Amino acid sequence: MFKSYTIKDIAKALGLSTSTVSRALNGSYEIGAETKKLVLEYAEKVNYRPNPIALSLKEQRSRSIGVVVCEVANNYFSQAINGIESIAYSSGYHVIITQTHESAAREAANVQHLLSRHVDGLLIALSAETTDTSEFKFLHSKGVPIVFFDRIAEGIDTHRITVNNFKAAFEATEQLIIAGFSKIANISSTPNLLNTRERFEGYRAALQKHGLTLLPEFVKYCYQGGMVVGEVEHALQELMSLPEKPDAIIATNDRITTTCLPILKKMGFSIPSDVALTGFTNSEVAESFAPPLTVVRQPAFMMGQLATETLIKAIESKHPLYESISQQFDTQLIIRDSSLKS
Amino acid sequence: MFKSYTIKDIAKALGLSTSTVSRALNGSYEIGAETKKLVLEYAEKVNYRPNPIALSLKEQRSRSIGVVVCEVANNYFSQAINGIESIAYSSGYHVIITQTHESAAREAANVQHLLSRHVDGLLIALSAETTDTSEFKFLHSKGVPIVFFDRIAEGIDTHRITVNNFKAAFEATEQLIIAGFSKIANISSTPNLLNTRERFEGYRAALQKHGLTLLPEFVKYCYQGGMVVGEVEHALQELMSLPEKPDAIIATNDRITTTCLPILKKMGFSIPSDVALTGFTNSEVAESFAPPLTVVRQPAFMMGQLATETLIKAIESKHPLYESISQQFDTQLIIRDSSLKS
DNA sequence: TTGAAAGCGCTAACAG
DNA sequence: CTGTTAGCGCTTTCAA
Repeated sequence: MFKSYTIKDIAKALGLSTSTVSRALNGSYEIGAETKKLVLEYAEKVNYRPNPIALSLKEQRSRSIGVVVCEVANNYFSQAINGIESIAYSSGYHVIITQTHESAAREAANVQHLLSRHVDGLLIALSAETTDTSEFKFLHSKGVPIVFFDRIAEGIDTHRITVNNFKAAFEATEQLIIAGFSKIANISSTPNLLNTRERFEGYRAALQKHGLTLLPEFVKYCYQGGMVVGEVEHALQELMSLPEKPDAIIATNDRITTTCLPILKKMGFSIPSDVALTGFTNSEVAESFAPPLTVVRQPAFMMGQLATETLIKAIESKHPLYESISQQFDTQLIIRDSSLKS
Repeated sequence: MFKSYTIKDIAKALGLSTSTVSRALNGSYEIGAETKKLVLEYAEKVNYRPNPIALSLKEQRSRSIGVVVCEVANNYFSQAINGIESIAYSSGYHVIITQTHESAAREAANVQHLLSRHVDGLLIALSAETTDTSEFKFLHSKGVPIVFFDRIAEGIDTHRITVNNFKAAFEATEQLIIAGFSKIANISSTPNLLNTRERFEGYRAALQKHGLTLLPEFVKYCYQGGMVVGEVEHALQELMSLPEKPDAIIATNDRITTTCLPILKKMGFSIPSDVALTGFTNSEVAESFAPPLTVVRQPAFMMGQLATETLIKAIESKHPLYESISQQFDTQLIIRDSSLKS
C-alpha cells in the first residue's frame, strides 16, 4: 500500500547522498545553502514525511505513550483521555489506549504489550483488581517513566495526579448531614484502591465531626468497581433490607453512582424522600436525572492534561527526575435535589 | 530506559548467529531440534520480546490501526471504541485514537499523522465539518484499507458499517405520531453527514405516511454536531418561540439529544406535556432522566467490532478486496415516558 | 560542504 | 542445519 517517499528517493532524484539529504532536512549547519534549498523544495514538492518507525528504531524511542485505564466508556476516563490526547497530540506523541476491564491480569498484559511496543512512558489508573504493584515498582526502578492518575499505586514514589479524595468525600457527606440526613451509607469500589479508602476516610471523618456513629453494615464495597450491575444491585439490596435502613447513600465512583439511581428506583424507593443519593461522577447529564443528582465532579480533562505534561517532561528530561511530582486537584460538589430533604 | 534483550544478545550468549536464533524463535522447520530448544529456553528465561518497531520497519507494516472520531467523550463513540479495541487487541493490533472535535482541518491533520505513522488501516467516522472527501478517495484508490463507520464518506466505494438510519428515524417519528403528537420538529447535526440526511428522510417519510405536513421551520441543524451547547440552545429557542410551537422533538444525534433535555427544562418546558422528546443516543442512563427518555440506540459495540474485523480482513488479504463490504445494523427504539402523551 | 559506511533489531535469500 | 549478508529508513561518525 501507499509507498511514501524516502530520503533515498530524494537523494537519487537529486543526485545527492542520503546523508546530505538528511542533513538538509534537519537543518544542519554544515550544509550548503544551495543544496539545502534544493532538498527542501523537492521534499516539499513530493510531500516527504520522515518514517517514524525508522526514527524510532534509530532513536530507541517511539514518541508514543501508553495509557492503561479500566474502560473508555466511563465519563471520568473518557474526559481524562480527552485531556491526555490534547497534550500528547500537540507535543507530537501518539496515544495508545488499553483497557483492563478492571482485571489485574489484563492490566499486566496491557503493560507488557505497551512496553514491548516500546512506548516512551506510561499513564496508568490501576484496575480495581490490582493489589500487587511490584511490577510497577520494578519498571519504575528501571527508569520507565510512569505517571499514575486517579488510581495510584501505593508504595512507589512516582508522579501522581489525583484529587483530594478525603476532602471531596468529606464535603459530600457533610452536605448530606447538614441537609438533615443522619443514617448515611457508603457504597464504594474495592478497598484495594487508595482512592476508595481515602474517600471512605472523608466519609468517616464527616460522620465523626457531626457526632454520628459509623455503622459497619452501612459500608458496602463493589469489588469490580461497579462494572457488573449485579454487584451494585446486591449491595443496595443488602443496604435497603436492613432493619434500620439508611436515609442517604454516598456512592464513591462514577460507574456505581450512575447505576445506583435506576436500581434504587426499580426497587421502589423514591429519591430523596426514601433515601437521598450523592455520588462521584463526571456525567454531563446528572442534572437531567430524576431527581437531579448531587455529584462530586473531578477535573478529569485537566487531570489528563497535567498527567500527560508530567509524563512528557519525565520522558524528555535526559536525567531522570528524581523528585516525583504529585499534584492534587480539588473536586467540585454540585448540590442538586437528590441530596436535599424534600 | 529499560533495555530489552535482542536477538543479538541471545545469539552472543549462545554462540549462535542471529539468523539461527531468529529461525528458532519463529519455529522455522529448517532448524535443529536441539538448537531450537536451547534458544527457546534461553529466550523464555530472559523474557525475550521481539522489537515491534524493528519488525515494522522490516515488514513495512505497523500492526496498528488508526481511528478517527469526533470525540471519545461521547456515548456512542466510547462504546464503539470499546468494540474496536476488543477486536484489535485480540488480533495483535494497536489502536491509535485521534479526535477531530468536528473540525475538517483537524481530521485531515489526524489522517496525515496516522499515515505518517504508517498505520496499516483506518477506521473513520467523519467530522461534522467534512464536505471534501477527495483525500479519502485518493487514499482508497492508493489501496489504503479504510472502513467508515456511522458517518460515511459518500461517493467512495469503501467498506462501511452503519445502521439503518432511515428506518430508525422513521420508527421513532412514527411512535411519536401514534402516541398522539402531530407537530414534530427535527433537530439534527449538519446535513453534510449522510446519516443526518438519512435520518431526516425517515422523519419525513413517517410524517408523510401519516398525512402530516413537514414544516420547514420545524427542521433545525446544528452544524457543529451539538458540540457547542449554544448551538442547540439557539435551535431550541427558535423552535419554541414559533407562533405554532412543535409538540414533540426528535433529536438525531447523541450529543444533541443529551443537551436538549436540560435546555428545554431550563426554558421552562415540561416534557412531555409541553413538548415530547425522542433522541438518538447511546447513553446508559437515559432511563434515569426526568422524564425517562425515549431513545434510538445503536449497537455501537458491535459496530466497532465489525468495523475492526472488516478492516483487519482488508489489511491482511494479500489481494485488495475489490468488493466492498457494507453492513447495516438495526437500531433499537426504547420507548419511555418522554415520548408518550401524559 | 559532501559522501561512505555503520548501526538500530529483525528477516530472508543465498551459501555452505 | 547454520552462518553470512543485505536491507527496511534514518542519523551520525569518520573521511575526503
